[in-house]
Amino acid sequence: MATTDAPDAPGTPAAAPAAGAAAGAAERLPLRERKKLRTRQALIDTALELFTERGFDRATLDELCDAVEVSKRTFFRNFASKEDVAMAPTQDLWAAFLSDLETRDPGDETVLEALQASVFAALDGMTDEGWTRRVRLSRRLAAETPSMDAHGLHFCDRTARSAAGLLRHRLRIEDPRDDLRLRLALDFLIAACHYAVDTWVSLPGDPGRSALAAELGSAFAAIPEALALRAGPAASAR
Amino acid sequence: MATTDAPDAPGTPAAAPAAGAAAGAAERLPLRERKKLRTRQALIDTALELFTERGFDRATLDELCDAVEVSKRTFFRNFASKEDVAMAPTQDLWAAFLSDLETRDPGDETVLEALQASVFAALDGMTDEGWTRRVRLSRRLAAETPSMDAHGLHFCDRTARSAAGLLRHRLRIEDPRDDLRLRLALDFLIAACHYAVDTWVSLPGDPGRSALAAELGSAFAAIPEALALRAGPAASAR
DNA sequence: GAGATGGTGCCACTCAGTGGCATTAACGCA
DNA sequence: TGCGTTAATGCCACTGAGTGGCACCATCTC
Repeated sequence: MATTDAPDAPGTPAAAPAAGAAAGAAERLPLRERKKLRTRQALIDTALELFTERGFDRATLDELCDAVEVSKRTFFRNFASKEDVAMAPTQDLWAAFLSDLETRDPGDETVLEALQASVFAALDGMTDEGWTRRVRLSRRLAAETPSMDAHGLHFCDRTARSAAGLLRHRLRIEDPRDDLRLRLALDFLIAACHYAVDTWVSLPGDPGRSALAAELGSAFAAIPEALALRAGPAASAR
Repeated sequence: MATTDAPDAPGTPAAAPAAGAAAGAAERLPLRERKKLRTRQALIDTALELFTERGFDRATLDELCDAVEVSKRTFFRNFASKEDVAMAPTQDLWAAFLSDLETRDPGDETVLEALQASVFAALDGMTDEGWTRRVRLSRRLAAETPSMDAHGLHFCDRTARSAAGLLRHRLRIEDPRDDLRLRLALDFLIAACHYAVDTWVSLPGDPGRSALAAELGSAFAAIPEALALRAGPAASAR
């Protein structure tokens, strides 16, 4: 699964080796693979730059391919769509989330708590140099580009489905009502992540992963509070 | 706002007069408007039929326009995209939801409860003859067509944002933490609706609105339960 | 070295979506 | 009833995303 990557799945190539300089492991790959990863990373970086500068829809794939000196055909061997290339940084995080979830022991926590722990673990794994910068660019683009937003939402939904399928087996969930609860929990998690990232993206300066972790913490804490929110005169009363 | 519809907003024409034969009110419109509504409805019906029969991506807009005897240019004056036409039935429901939300008095309920009441009210308003059939076709298509699913998710997200903006003013929410809770509550609601509709769509036979209301009831009830879901040996324990 | 493998470039093609302009049908008013 | 206004439509040409096919060339294997 590491040497032979799926020939027809550009969405996320094999076990998405995060961004460019995961120096340790990546350098050991055969030359062919390294080259491929290099063009992939060049496409991501150049795309983020180009789209940010000129706007997602004003920039064409031909320009991007010209800049990276790659044919359009090659672009589509690496990414499923124009939106996909700009989404890559976020997708790395969710891939890590899923792989953490596979091995996590739920102990006697709530499922929701276990999910939150997996998100933090995934975030801890995003050690790549420019990752935060890339995610911030990517999310900013998504915020102003409907089609990117739509594709991002869809990706999150697919991820949630994968996670639900995974947990359904690991936790031996058979009662369909528990399955519904599980899927809702997943959706709650993703909603909270969404707002945490949104807030983090609009923070001034260049906040790092720890700032994102803090935002995630507040958002997770707000989940039970959201159920109790009232419309009374003192809105913040619980 | 009823006579002069926005010239450049094909997404949802004015106050989306639901589907075809809302006989009472629609017949009173000037001829021009009626014709426009008729072609709009013909496009929706034919699109659902065509897409269901041949698959969303195997069917082209040219075929659809040929069948309805309308130019492609006219199609895009009525709908924003190929996905949009197939989403129209669902959008009617959410438009009704928003308009109910505008006038609802939150009393001393929880915000989440008020939102659920608005969903039921909106559903009650979907009195149009073939509405359930159209929604079922539409959702089935979305389930098997990534781009439709993505657009649907995006539409729900935009609706949730509108609703949040609306309630933020009506409930005088100023504390950003309450705003976060509000937005989470909206997302919880939408997640629950999503699963309710999914279940309802895969019900055998031709279940009506009351069956959908029942599914919504169970899904809403599962929201607090989802927070407490545990991974213990007896998974259904709370 | 030679032969298999797989990534790449190039080319032609389909189809979604847009802009512009002439045409036609409905409306309002005399 | 006739006429000017308004707005929806049809037609046409065009951009740009995404695909299929095939030849080419670099890398890996022996």
